[in-house]
Amino acid sequence: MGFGQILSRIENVIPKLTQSEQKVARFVLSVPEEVMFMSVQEMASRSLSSSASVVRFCRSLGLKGFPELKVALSADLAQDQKSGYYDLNKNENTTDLVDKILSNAVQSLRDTVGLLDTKMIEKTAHDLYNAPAIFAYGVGASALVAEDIAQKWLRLGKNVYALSDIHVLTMSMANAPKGSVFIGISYSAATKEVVQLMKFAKKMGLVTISFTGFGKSELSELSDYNLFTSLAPEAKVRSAATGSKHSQFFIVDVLYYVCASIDIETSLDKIQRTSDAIQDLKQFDTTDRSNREKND
Amino acid sequence: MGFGQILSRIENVIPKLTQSEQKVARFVLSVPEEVMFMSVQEMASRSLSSSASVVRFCRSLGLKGFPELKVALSADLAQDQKSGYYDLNKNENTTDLVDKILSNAVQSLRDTVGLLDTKMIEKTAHDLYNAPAIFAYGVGASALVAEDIAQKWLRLGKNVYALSDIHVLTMSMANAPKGSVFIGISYSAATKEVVQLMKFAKKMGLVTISFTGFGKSELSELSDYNLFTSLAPEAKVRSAATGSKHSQFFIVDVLYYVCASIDIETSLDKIQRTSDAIQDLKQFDTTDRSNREKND
DNA sequence: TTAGATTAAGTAATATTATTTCAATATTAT
DNA sequence: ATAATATTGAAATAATATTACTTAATCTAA
Repeated sequence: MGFGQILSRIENVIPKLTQSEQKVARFVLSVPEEVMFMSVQEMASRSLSSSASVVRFCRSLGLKGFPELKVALSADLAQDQKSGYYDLNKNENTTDLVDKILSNAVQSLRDTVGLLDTKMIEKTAHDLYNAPAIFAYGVGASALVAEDIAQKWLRLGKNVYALSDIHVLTMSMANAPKGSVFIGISYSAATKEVVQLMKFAKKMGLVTISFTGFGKSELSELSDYNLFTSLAPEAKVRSAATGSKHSQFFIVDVLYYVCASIDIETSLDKIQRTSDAIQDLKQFDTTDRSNREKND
Repeated sequence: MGFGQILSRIENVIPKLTQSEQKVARFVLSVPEEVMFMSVQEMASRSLSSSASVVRFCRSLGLKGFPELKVALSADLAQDQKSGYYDLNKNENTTDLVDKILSNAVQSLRDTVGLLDTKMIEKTAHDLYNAPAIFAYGVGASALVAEDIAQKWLRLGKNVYALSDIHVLTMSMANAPKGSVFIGISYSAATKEVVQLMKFAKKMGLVTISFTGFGKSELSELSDYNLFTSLAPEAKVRSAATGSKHSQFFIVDVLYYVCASIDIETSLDKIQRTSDAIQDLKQFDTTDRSNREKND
């Protein structure tokens, strides 16, 4: 591709341009996203220059002509999509709504990556790798995250419990072997039950991990390791924890990969066994004649 | 908000286009990076159609004209550079790993948005809004999606069931009132239990929705509405359905917002009641003296 | 089946947009 | 000051995009 960052290239060449080309340049820098849809004549009048100058400006950038400028701008703007947080309005058309939800999700993920402490991730993954048992707990949307953790580490052959019944979970932890891990999940960091269990886990000598929204909290203070997700401005409708859920799952993904990487051969082997098991299961279907005949 | 993902949008609309427009569409998909620098006439001759068909094709995509197609393509291609699908290597340092997982997640979401049929979303949301009861079912990772659906529509005051016990779920559906909805979730579209339930739901006259990876399948054919997620190249370690899970949750988010928007005042009111309920619950804590004294 | 209606698609006319030419004006060097 | 040079925009031209119109093809209903 010829044109990399056209915007910064414009900034660089400005001093070398003639006056009227500079006018064009500054105009492009001021509203690049509008320029993409303008004609030369419109550009000329709005930048107080002439169509000839617009074309000359494009040539000065090394482009073949004005249409190429549009294409170059589009590529540039698409790259550093800032994708910030957007609020959802009342009578929004569905397409815009989808774009905004996407943007919010992406931004939330990016912010979470920004907060990620890789050393902390590695240590946490290591402790999980060595844990004889893993307990994960969260309520509401966070219960889904706990369940995701269970499904993932199950595939790595771990003893992992994401029990929703707090009494049963407490009893399980009471007899947990040394080195076992408790993961408490609460985006708000304020869920009473999670804090309770975290305190109990500490008392039992378990390794403790918290998944919370960014910031100091009783929960994060209590835990040995804390993995933060970004704090998104959560609006009313959003309150079912949309952006934050993506971030929480993302952290689980990361932890899972890092943990599996510690001994990738063994991990892949164990994952394969779980896949095979599902395949095998079908073989025992008593109603599917063709299948049975093939296999016995 | 701009036009996202023009390439997958093209793939999506191809079936609905006229023959000569399809020729244009396929040509664009084959050499998008050349199209950015072509004229309408060149496009017409190279795609073995006419300039009129080229313009009509652009209109069919919702664009104003051909120049906008160039701009859209440029944006799309620039994005792909930034976040494609990456394979995870063996001795990767954690920072790179995190970047790749992020990139994969983002790409998966973007591709899913590209495949999204907004009309389908709207119709689906409407049927969910009017449903006297909603049943969601998935196994493994898809069970989490079903549970997410349950939690979200619960907040909108719906009768929604994400039972993991297939017998209990079947029995619930047997007496479901007219207009009830069944949502079958299977990324592979091949999960036997989901297909079974889908067939049963149809027999019972329920409105049926499938959440599957993109493409024709028995499951998608059976259902009244199908909402596709992008098909990511899933590697071994990834097999715990990482990228696709984000996409599935994303679609749930979109459906939820669109559904809530149908009557936003009522929806907000109901959501508020669920939040208040959780707050209220604390008040009944028998152990917390200070709290009790404040409230009774 | 067939007349009439509808849709699709390409050609040619037109409108729009981009580029070049050129004369006027400004700037610089001597 | 004046010739040489550079810059500029209006207007001409070239190019490109869009529309209008014709014809062919497909569908529909009697």
